[in-house]
Amino acid sequence: MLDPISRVRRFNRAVTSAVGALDTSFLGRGRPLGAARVLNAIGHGRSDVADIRDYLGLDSGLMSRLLRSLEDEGLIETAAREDDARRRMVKLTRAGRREFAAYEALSNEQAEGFLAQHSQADALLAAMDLIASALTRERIALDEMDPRSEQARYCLGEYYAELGRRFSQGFDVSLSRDPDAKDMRRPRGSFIVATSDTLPVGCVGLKGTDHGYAEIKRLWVAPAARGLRLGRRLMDAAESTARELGITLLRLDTNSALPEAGQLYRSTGWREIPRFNDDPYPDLFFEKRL
Amino acid sequence: MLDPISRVRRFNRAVTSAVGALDTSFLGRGRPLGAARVLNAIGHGRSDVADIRDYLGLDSGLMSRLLRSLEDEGLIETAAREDDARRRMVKLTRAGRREFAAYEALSNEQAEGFLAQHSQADALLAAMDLIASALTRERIALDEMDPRSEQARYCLGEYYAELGRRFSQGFDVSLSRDPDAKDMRRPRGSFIVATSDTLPVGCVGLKGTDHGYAEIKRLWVAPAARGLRLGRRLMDAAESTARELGITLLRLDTNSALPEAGQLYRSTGWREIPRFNDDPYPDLFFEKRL
DNA sequence: AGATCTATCTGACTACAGTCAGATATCATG
DNA sequence: CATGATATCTGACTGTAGTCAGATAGATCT
Repeated sequence: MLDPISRVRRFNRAVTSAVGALDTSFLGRGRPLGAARVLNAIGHGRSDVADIRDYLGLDSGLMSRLLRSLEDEGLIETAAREDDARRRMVKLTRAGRREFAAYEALSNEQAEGFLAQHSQADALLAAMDLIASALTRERIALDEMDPRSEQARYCLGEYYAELGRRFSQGFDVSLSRDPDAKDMRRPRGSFIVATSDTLPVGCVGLKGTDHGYAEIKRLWVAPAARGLRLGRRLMDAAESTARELGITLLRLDTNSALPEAGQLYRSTGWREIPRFNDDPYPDLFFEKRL
Repeated sequence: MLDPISRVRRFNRAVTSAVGALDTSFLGRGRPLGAARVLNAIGHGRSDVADIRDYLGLDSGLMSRLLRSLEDEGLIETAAREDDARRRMVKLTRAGRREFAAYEALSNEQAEGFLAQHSQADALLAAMDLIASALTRERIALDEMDPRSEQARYCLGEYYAELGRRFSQGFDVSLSRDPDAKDMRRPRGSFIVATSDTLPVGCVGLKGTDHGYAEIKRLWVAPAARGLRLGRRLMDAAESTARELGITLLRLDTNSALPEAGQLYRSTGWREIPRFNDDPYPDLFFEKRL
């Protein structure tokens, strides 16, 4: 009853019955689950029929029939795509948006009810984030983004907060060399965010300089996504972007209070070099030739 | 994307697709899911037809057909119960045990595979325990047990380990007044274990003395089950057992390094009293008249 | 003993999910 | 412009889950 496998299986049992309850609640609106799922996929912004079919794993015949039934209910409208008349685009009608909103309300209510039952919601949410990230690990997407975008700023905020917790003397962004956003945008550099189903779970910056090298900055992995080798994926992505941009030498600084970072660098071909800047926080410096 | 409700919903999405995959894996053995579930329920020790029906939430007609199909396959045998010939008992045949073992192997493999993907399995398992406990909170059962039973000893071990972590000077059981097992057995006292679907998640001891009062000892709630008000439930159970045993005065000792315990006692009618023993660890003493 | 209750079983039925083959319209290519 | 590829749709079909109304046999109560 206490070995790891039993614990995973206990979790599976608990979650199976909870998910069943969640599914059946969607049946309260007099529509088969399949149709409800399609409606929700459309409401969440999917408009390409093939994309929805793929996302929900449906047969084309079944998909067609589900669309027809939603159309008959007056909830969706379909139209051939302009660039390819074989493909169809779907969108919600006014009634469809109302119906979608009702499903959203139902989901929100359920989530809220679950949280309300629990007096330590923070711990529960952290656990849920962790598990959701683990389950969707192969679906964590890395995307280049503007370092000023909402997702990027969220990641940076979490990163600074974590440094504040981990450095014994705290962390004050204004004392560190906060890189200029344009140094982390093409063509000088790049900023990459890892997203797991809407939640940003990591980032890394590639910052161009005028000294013959570029710097890796702001490597962060959310606590919920640790153990998934996401740091390595982010570094790989940053390095290949650097190669694309014709960069041949990379440098970075870090702090010995972040041992997992140092270990990552050492195990991926970086070698330690002497201090190359006067930032007060770092005490370890690395370099990698591409 | 970052508010609590979205996080719960993200978890739901992640888990829904994972559970789907888990279910379909059970279809690999050429048997509908319903029949597989019944077979597994029997394999896990359920033998009363009505009990299985209730557990799986099945209609009596459907249940009967599923049993028939398993019987036709030669996997189970049914017999009327001796004390009530309307009720039926089910058990696995030799072939049924083989088939059940195959399902078990499948489940174990899947759980193992999931863990193996993850490099920080401890954190993942802790998160799974937490969520499983939260989802099954209304199914946490409190049972009186012998303090020498496997479950009780597991709880006590965890309890001592936690004291070791929380007390700055550590914790050595041999220095504390380890209560005699027979003082926590009826009629002198009692020992209650909380179990959430096979996993012990809390305990409390009621220890009889010869000084006109009984003591509450070893109140412990597993980290995974905190926030579910289980401490309160355990204390309530211990107090009502005390009343049954004719005990009119309860005492307990605790330590200010466990603030949540002190808070629980204060909010449930206990009042602080002067030290009443010479145990080196406690520094807070309470009493409650029933 | 008769009336009533209970657990299981059987037959008849429905809804839903899903599969497959082929029809149709459109696109891409030589 | 013929050919093959592609996206969707339609019709015909299957298997599973699930419901409901009795039927049956055994328990329980008066």
